[in-house]
Amino acid sequence: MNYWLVKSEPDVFSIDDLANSPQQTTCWDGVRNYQARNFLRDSMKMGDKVLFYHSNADPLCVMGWCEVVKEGYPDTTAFDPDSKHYDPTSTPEKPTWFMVDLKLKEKFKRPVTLQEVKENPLLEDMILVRKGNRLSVFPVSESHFQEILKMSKG
DNA sequence: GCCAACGTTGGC
DNA sequence: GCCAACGTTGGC
Repeated sequence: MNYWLVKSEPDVFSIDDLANSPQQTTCWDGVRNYQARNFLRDSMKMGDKVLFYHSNADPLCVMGWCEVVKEGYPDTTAFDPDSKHYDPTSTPEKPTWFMVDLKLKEKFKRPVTLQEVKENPLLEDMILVRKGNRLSVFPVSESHFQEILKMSKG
């Protein structure tokens, strides 16, 4: 079992958009970064737990968590010329980009702010608070995941 | 709106 | 293979 964090801009896709999706499930499409792609394609497994973070938002918060309900498969938005994420170098025969399906498990009653994460010494090694971090999908340790959950209950 | 950090592109 | 230029991310 592994743990992850995904970022989403709430103006584009918020945790409420996920809550309102059929089966509260969505495909995590549009990732166009190779390191994040590798996580989606190779490492995220059924049942892995995924923190849901609002970036470019006010407030900046971890909003809840999801579970991986479908493992890496080709991101079809890359094949669609009308998609904002269209990439002609990716083909169904030889896809460049991948996605997983995520199902909402819990929307926090008390979201955990970036500020609180930064102030918690137990979380100082989280990739989220690393300077210049721009990855939109990255691994989180089990203890960090549990600590965020604990803070959301506090 | 600004800008630091980072990834990608393309000329050489 | 190097690296300058450029585009994007994302916190402030």
